[in-house]
Amino acid sequence: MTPEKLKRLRAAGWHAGTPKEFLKMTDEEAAFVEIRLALTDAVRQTRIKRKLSQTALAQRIKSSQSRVAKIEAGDASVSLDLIVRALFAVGATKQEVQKTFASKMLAAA
Amino acid sequence: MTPEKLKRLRAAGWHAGTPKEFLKMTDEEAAFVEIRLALTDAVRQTRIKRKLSQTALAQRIKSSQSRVAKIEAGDASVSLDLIVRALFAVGATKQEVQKTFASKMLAAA
DNA sequence: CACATATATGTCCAATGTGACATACAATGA
DNA sequence: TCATTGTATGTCACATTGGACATATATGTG
Repeated sequence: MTPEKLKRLRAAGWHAGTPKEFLKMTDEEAAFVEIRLALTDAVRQTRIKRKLSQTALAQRIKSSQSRVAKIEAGDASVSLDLIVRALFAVGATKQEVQKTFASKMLAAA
Repeated sequence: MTPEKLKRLRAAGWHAGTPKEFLKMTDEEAAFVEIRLALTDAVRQTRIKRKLSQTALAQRIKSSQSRVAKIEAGDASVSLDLIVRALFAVGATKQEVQKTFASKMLAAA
C-alpha cells in the first residue's frame, strides 16, 4: 500500500483508528479496499470522459449529487453495490467490471 | 436471459413484481444482476473445491450458516459487499473468478 | 431406526447505507 | 461585481442489510 493510497483512504473515512490498526489490515481487507478504489476511479474517469456532471449521473441512478461525490471520493459510507451501479450507469461493460474484480483477487493458491 | 436464470432470480427474491416488469429490466440492471450471479457462483464453486462447509465459511467472515446459504442462493437481501468478502474468505484466485465469469458469459451469449 | 452433518428458508431487530437537503468552495463568464 | 455551474462535506430520517436463531429438509452412518 503506497502512502498516496493510504492518505486517500484516511480522508475517505477508512482509518480503522490508529496508524497501527491500518497496517494490521489483513490481505483480504486490503484487496477489498483496492477493488473499491479501482471501481470508484473508473466511475470518475468514465463519467468525465462522457462529459457527465455528478448531477447528471445522480439522475441516472436515481440518487443525489452529494452521493455521487461520495462515491468518487471513496467514502466509507458508500456500498459496493452503489459503486457498481454507478459504473454501469456511466456506460461500463460487464467485461470491464469483471476484469476489475478478477484482477484484484488473490494470486494463485 | 434464459428461463433457467429467470427462475433462479425469482426464487431469490428478484421478481420486480410482474413478469412484464422483469422483462423491462434495463440493460444496466441486468448487467448488475449477472455480475452478482457470477460472483455468488464463484463463492460456491470455490468453497466446495476447498472442502469448506457453509458453517466454516461463515466463521471466517464472522457471519452465520444461514447467511452463507443466502449468499450462494443469490438472495436479494445480500449485498455485493458481503458476496465479495465471502469470495476473498474462501481464498478465490484470479483464475477461479475469471473462469466462473467466462462460463457465465458463454451461458449468457 | 436414531443420530450427525450439511444446507435451505423465514423472521427479528440492530447495524449500516441511502436520498435529500443545506451549505461551502472554486471556476467561469457577463 | 454577481450569477451560474460543478463539486465537496456534514447531517438526518428512513430504508436496507446484517447476524442470530428456529426450524425444515436431505444425506449419510451406525
